Amino acid sequence: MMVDLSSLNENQLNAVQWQEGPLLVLAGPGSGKTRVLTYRISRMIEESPDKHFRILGLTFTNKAAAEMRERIDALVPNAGERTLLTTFHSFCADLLRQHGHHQGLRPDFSILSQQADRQALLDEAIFKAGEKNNEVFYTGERLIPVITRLLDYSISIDKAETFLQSQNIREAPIISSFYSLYRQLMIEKNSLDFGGLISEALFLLEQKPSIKKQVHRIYPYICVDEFQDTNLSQYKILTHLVSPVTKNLFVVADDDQIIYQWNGANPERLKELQKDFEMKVLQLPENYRCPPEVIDIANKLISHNLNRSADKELLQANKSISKESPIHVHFFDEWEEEASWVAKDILKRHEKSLNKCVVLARTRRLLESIISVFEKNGVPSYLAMRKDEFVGAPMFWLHGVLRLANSRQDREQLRRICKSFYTLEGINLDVNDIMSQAATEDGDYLRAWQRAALQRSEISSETRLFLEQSIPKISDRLDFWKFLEDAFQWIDNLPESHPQNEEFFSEYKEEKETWDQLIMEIVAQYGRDQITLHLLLQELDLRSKAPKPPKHAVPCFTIHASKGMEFDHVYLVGLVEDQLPSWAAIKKGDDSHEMQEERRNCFVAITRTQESLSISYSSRVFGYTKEPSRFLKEMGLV
DNA sequence: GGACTCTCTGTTTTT
DNA sequence: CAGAGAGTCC
Repeated sequence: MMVDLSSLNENQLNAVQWQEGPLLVLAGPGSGKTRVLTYRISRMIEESPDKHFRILGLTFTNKAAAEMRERIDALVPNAGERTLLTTFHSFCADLLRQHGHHQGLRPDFSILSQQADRQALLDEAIFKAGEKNNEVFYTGERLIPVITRLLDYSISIDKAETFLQSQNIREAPIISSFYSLYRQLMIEKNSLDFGGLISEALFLLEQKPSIKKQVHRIYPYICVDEFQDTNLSQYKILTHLVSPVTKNLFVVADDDQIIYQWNGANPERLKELQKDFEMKVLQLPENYRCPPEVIDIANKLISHNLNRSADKELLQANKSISKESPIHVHFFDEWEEEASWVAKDILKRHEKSLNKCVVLARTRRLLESIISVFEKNGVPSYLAMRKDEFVGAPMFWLHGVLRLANSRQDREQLRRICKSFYTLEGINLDVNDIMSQAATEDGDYLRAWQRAALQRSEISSETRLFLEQSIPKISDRLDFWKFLEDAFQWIDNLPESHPQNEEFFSEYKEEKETWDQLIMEIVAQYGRDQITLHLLLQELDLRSKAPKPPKHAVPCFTIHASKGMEFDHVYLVGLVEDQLPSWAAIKKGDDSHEMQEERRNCFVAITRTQESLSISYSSRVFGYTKEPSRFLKEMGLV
């Protein structure tokens, strides 16, 4: 046997050897949960070389899915043929591309990954809903959160009104009509937002039992990572995917790390899961990440949360106690002093390994302030930023062309390629002209755009050649790999004399690197030959385009963004009332769900620590007097 | 136009 | 809680 189980502790081993039936693994921070998951999957595949069943592993983030794939591939080469390790959203998108025609979706549907696109669609729905509401002015921008919530709870259209009323939302009837139109428009326009992917897939599984049975046959074993983060829609999907006969569901979760309640996660869901599937529970309390002193304060802190799983075991430290205390607590008069102390301490103690440190705070605002103080002190640092689109002209143009090739009448993509082509080539093409040109011919905006560009005499000979030879590769034959190759060559040879040269170039270089990385991941997941244009676009839309972090710089993360990560040296800043816990949680009351979630936030923050933990707070923050956080007392630190 | 009070809204983010 | 924006008064 190639998978070596000898390094596992008893609880891990029991989980890895679990074969049939439902199991919940309650795994604390740093307990090796990913290891358990990957070892079990590897073991099952290795033990059944003559079988053909596949194992489905679902995660929330691409990062987690990629990590599982990598680790399993290292244990069992060719495991890819017997596993599907992917995100909920990607899985649902695949399902809908295969079977979405039942709901009027074509397989080339696009994904509304941008807030602005969703808002525009909702605005359209509001407009369509008509003239009758003249008293209140509704906008997509304001209403998108409610629509998102309806989708996250997969509320059917006929139940939306009752649901909204139960949530004390005014104008429930009108908003539910917007919701209905919004969902209709998504189908009509052949494009789905993230919530739409899940809820339409759910609808499909509910309506077509044959599809459900097919999934049961192909994937008799299902695993879920970080189950505590599931929202209701995702949970409902899961209940359909798991065969009711075998109930082979293997779930890893930690109810002490639920920090996305405001996003649809819910501690009750874990209890519901245990009941629905009559699950056995196995705990992994051993922690291999943190110093024992940190484990001690983490246990003290979390014991103040009363609604936890009954008989959840305390975390057990496995590292040895060091001579010097790994925990430092610092108090300041002013937030600015706190920030500059952190900067100086990092320089003093860890100058050589800035990327082994992390600054954690409850809000971005504190982190932004930290970053500016770090700058003054000459400490390189960066804020984790989300990025869901390429913004530089070359990648913006390229992505736009691919999307337009996938959906030939997409006005927005045409607008984008016109705009970015102007930046690239200095040639201004009019969107409306092209659209009316297209209308007189085959209605294909991409071809019409190419013709319009070629008619311009100012166009450089290199660009002319590229457009003549390469656009047909994608517009006629859909050979997008060849087209991409040509396109990158064209971009790389754009004249050196380009106006915004330096910045333009470094941005392009960074985005190209991200692009290459994403393509590599997508190819690793699906195999180059299996990738169609709409699959490629789907996966691009479902992935972040954030560049990889600088090496010699201190990462500054919100606690939320740090979940699942670990760092040698953790600096948790701003531990004051109104920050952690947040003012909103305090308003809800000492024993509210919100306050318990704030406590879990603090728990997650301190359990990122591998070596040292520094906690700091000030009596004045942004000019306002603040009390020390109640969590300091609960951890026994003051 | 400036000082004042009021009301409303907002934090955390992956896909 | 705290910041923004609207409205009021002089």
